[in-house]
Amino acid sequence: MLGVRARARVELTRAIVETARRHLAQDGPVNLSLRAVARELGMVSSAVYRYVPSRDDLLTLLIVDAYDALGAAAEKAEAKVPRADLDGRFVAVGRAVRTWAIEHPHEYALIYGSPVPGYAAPQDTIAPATRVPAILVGILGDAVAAGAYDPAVAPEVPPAVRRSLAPVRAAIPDVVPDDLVVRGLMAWSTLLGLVSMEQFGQFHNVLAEAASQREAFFTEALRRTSAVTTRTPAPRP
Amino acid sequence: MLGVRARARVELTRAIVETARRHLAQDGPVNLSLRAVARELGMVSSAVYRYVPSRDDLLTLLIVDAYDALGAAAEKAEAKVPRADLDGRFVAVGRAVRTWAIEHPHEYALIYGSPVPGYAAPQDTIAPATRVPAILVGILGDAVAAGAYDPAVAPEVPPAVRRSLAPVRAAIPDVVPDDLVVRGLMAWSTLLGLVSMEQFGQFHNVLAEAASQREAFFTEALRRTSAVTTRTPAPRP
DNA sequence: TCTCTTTAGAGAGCAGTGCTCTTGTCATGG
DNA sequence: CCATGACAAGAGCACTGCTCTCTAAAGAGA
Repeated sequence: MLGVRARARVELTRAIVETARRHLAQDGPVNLSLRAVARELGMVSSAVYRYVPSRDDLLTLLIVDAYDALGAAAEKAEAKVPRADLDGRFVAVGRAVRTWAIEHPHEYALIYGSPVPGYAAPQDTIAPATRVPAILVGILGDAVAAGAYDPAVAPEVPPAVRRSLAPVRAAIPDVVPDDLVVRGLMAWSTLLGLVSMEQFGQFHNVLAEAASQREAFFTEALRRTSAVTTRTPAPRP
Repeated sequence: MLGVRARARVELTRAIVETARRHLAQDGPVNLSLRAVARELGMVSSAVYRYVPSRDDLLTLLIVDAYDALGAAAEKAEAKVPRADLDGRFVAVGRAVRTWAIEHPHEYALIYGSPVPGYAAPQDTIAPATRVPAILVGILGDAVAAGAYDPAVAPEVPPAVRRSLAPVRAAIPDVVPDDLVVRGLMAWSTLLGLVSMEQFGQFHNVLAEAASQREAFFTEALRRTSAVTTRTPAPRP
């Protein structure tokens, strides 16, 4: 049984994070001020430290929230596509990521931009960070299961590259061969690269600014990426 | 003829930027303090404002410097590869970008990470920013010239996508078809995506941390990217 | 029910930031 | 030679993260 004090505590912590999220969305991670959050909540800055150890910890909470929100958006979009449509599922995930990034630019910058806190990503963030990649791993597995990707003709990956994949292999079913893991990582990099470049202004004077054209380009790029990822004809040099 | 005062002015401006660059390299863009720079130069903070309008303008100068340094590194690396070796040239550029990013993490974050100033990229930065992409455009052109990519069998790009390419088309020779432009943009996105993910810690618990293995994976990814970019057999869904 | 400990909040304060304004000093151009 | 302009310095404003001390209230044990 939680006493009045304990209930007030979780409630206030929630309110602090909630207010901080709004400030983050408006002013960006750099301008997130603990004092401003306290001010809006009608308390003095030192009182906030009873609930949040430091500004960086507050940012960490927001990072976790952002990863979760993005993961949820991607999962929801992917669930709407028939499981047999591998390309459709990948494109749906990619578009969901991009749409979420456009709607939450500062949150996106917080998780996929340059790390603003003391460089070390806390342990709490790695689990929610895997949510979107997990969807992609699912697609890879289904590509093998459905026969779109035939592991029998999968090219061998150079030993040094194989060794580099060791950590991620632990999270991917063995039926997915190393070659497909490499392709998946490349697809994920392309996806984040495209979104980040657009989000961080790297496409100015490169792509037309109109939303419809941006979307057309992005969708085309996603389709092509999916085509060279889940299909067997191997892109080997 | 420049008087004593004018000479001292350019000299001091250079010293300020130089000191700021060192601070940036050590502490990152967020922690770049105009006061600290002034302190190291033995002057008071208000004096610096005679030479630099604001902290953001100082950062802009550093952005231009960073783009130039990266561009120079990439150009140097690409120049060492025989021009007929298209894949080799692309891989060389990619590796140069990655190496430079590893050696100058904060500078890399400054130009390709989340924009830290008031979001608007000043006009001065767009020219130096095109240096590396210009190399890639050269490779695309040579792929057509050498016949590795045959424009005759190039697939048509959907009209909406074609329209989205309008701005960048102005900087790319007409012999490079739209399809190849899309491929080039995707390759550039993949390259920056890979480097940014590694740089911003997105590959923790994904790829092995050892430098040699990271490099093996990266080179493999670059080779594959080049293979699906400059060769004609089209990756069409 | 009455202490006694824990906890929440307030306020002051420290060290730091970007930036502005005033004040005195010197080099430069007429 | 002298007035004008650039320049450096200092004080000051408003802000930041964070720490400390102090008071008041809530929780737990006798």
